[in-house]
Amino acid sequence: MTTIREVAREAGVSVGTVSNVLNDPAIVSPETCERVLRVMRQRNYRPSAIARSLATGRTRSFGLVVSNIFNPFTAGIVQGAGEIAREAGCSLLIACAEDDCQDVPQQVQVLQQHWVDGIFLATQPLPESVWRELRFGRTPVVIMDRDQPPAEEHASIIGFDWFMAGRQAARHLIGLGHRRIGFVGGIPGRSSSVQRERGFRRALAGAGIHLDGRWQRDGDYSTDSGRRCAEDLLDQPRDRRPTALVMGNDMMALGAYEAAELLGLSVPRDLSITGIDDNYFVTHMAPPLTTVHVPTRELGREGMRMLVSGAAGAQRVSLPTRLVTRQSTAAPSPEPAWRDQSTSIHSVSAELSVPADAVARSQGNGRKERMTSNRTGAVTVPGKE
Amino acid sequence: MTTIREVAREAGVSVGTVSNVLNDPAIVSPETCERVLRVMRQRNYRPSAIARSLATGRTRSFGLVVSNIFNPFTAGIVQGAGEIAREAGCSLLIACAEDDCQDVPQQVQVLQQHWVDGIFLATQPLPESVWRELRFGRTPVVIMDRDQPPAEEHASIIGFDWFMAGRQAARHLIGLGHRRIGFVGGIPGRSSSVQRERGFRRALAGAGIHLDGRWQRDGDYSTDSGRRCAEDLLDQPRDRRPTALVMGNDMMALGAYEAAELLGLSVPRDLSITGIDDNYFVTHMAPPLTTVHVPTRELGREGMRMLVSGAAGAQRVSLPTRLVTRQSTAAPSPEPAWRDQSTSIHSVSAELSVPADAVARSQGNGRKERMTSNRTGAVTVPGKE
DNA sequence: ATGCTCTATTGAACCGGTTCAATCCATCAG
DNA sequence: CTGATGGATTGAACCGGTTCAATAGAGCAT
Repeated sequence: MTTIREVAREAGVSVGTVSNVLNDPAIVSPETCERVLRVMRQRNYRPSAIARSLATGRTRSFGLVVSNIFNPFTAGIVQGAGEIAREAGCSLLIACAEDDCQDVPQQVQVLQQHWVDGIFLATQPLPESVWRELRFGRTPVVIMDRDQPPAEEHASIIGFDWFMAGRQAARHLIGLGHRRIGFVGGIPGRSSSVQRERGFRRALAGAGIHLDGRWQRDGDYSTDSGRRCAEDLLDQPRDRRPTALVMGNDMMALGAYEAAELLGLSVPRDLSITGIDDNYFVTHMAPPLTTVHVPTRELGREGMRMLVSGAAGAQRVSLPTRLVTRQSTAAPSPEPAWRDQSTSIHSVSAELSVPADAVARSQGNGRKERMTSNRTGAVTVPGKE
Repeated sequence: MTTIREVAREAGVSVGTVSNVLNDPAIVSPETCERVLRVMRQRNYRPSAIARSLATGRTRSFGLVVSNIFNPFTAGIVQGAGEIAREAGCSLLIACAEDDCQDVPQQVQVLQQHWVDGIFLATQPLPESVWRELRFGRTPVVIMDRDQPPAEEHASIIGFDWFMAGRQAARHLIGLGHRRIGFVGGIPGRSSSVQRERGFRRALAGAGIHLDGRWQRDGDYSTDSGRRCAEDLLDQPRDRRPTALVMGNDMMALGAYEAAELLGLSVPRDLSITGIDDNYFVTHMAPPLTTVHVPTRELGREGMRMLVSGAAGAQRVSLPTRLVTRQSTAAPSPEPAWRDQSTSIHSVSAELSVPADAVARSQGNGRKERMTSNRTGAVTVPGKE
């Protein structure tokens, strides 16, 4: 490998001058500069990032710790972070931690030994014991989806507005005329689950719809749990059964499809279903799933932006989500004639204890949303919410 | 950041001794060793990987270049490569190239400036122009799925046995009794596509089945292309229509499902379908897809093993694939009674020009395969093939 | 001719490790 | 007592860059 000293000797200048050609050509005379560059080209000289880092104390590289690279969620973040790193001329060290995150402290330590200029932690939520073990020292850090700001001063928090996601899904269904809406949450206690549920409840409360605890279940974000919970919710006489389900994520929505099929319900005729995440496979589900898009790539970009710009530190960023309407949701089909709601103005069935004006109000909300069509043919509600 | 000199001063020894404690504690007296270690712990000393690399000329880090991180295929490789790197105590620099791979040479150059000890190229096939631009110098390289070994001496090739994949899918269908088998290939001319098709043809030829060009189409690995090609193949009178389709990958198999539904065909009753890849979503398809498992994680592991062991160089490794039987394939349903094949010993319909003994032979093959059930409940044929 | 300014260039210290020849010291053989 | 042996330790060179005070030299005013 050609070194700076060889170039200097061959070009008949000092190493300092060669260094200047690399870092600040303007202060070098044009002839000298040209001569040095020629030698560099000729000898195929590549300055060593290692040596430069040692000298400057900065590496222009960043660490990204993830726990499950198979997750499209994670992939989006990696993609986005990589884009910004590249744009900034920085490199990205990606550390894949074990699923249980036990080795995250060690991964962080390795990254620190490489003198990364910052660390982006985008793993599953860390167990408290692991969390306590972490020492960031002076390294700037951006952490995804953590509730509490860590003690360290240099850490920023970035996450999604899961409250908004839950609310968007519920509002959409309310806008379509649904009143009996079931909810299947993710892992209980985890902040992202709690927020989704709160958003859901807020939407229902806002529409004056009474929340029936019997229509709520806790899953674990897996397809299986989604199927089980959905079956459980749907296995009731028609007039007491939810006409729509808000599932905590797309995988569980997939489970809900399976449950519907098992019970002989047609989606969306007998049952509307929404998910959260907008995974790439949802357009291939039958019917394509109405879901809440979660901008993972944007999170990767934004988080990395905070690091490369040196702005990381005690910030808190929450990214908005966006409803994507496809074919798994529709207006509820009319009840049997003797208690048909669809044509009556006295439409509130007693067992739901919904105030009469709530219907009008929520339908009004629904109509206010401007519908647009994007290039994939999906109908989306603009994300301001 | 604590440096080695501070530790040395505080422990009252020379830097050389501290270095020895780090690299070869055996040659240091136990008392000195203990004293130095105590200071290290106390001052939270972390040796700099940067400085070490500069001194030794080796970084114990490797570069992995990928082009589409969203692809589960890629994710598997990243996962596997990361595992081996970690086991070897090495770190992994992941570079995400643009989709068109135009920037791969630049990514490689950046990795080289970081003095990576080796590079793993796991991108889409590179355009010839890009390929010519690449200069690896003395860096050991492992390249995925490239036909020709590059001029560089230090390069190894690793890939999948796509021929085997195509043959396994076809043999499975033949074993079930199918004779009219359609094939939808991937991007024409690309080696992986060509091999799949060759494997498919070989299986048919081996069973004495005449290959009808009308039952073959070229897709581009996308779901859409799969749907179009399948529709095209299936839109024929029942007795001239394939009873089974070998789709070039899982995404196109998804398209074939859509085509079947459009045409009112039930899978697997009216039509058997196989894929290739074994993507994670295939178990959720309705019905779950029979497909050929492609061990991407194993490829990542094997490729990285070649690099960390220093064995990279002029090797060529091809990994075997494995059929995973699920519910999208079944024996063909009997033809209408007036030309029913299922009970007759003279079962070969003339227009297929299949020698009579071919049926018996291929069914025999099918029976010889020992079926086992793995823990996910999928039935697999052991991979020796 | 002298002094001053300004630009281009130099040369050495420095970053934080590794490596190895040299040295020190204790032990042991002759 | 001398010399040899060998284990523990030292100290300096080195890796390939950056940085900056010092310097050389050109141009200009006095």
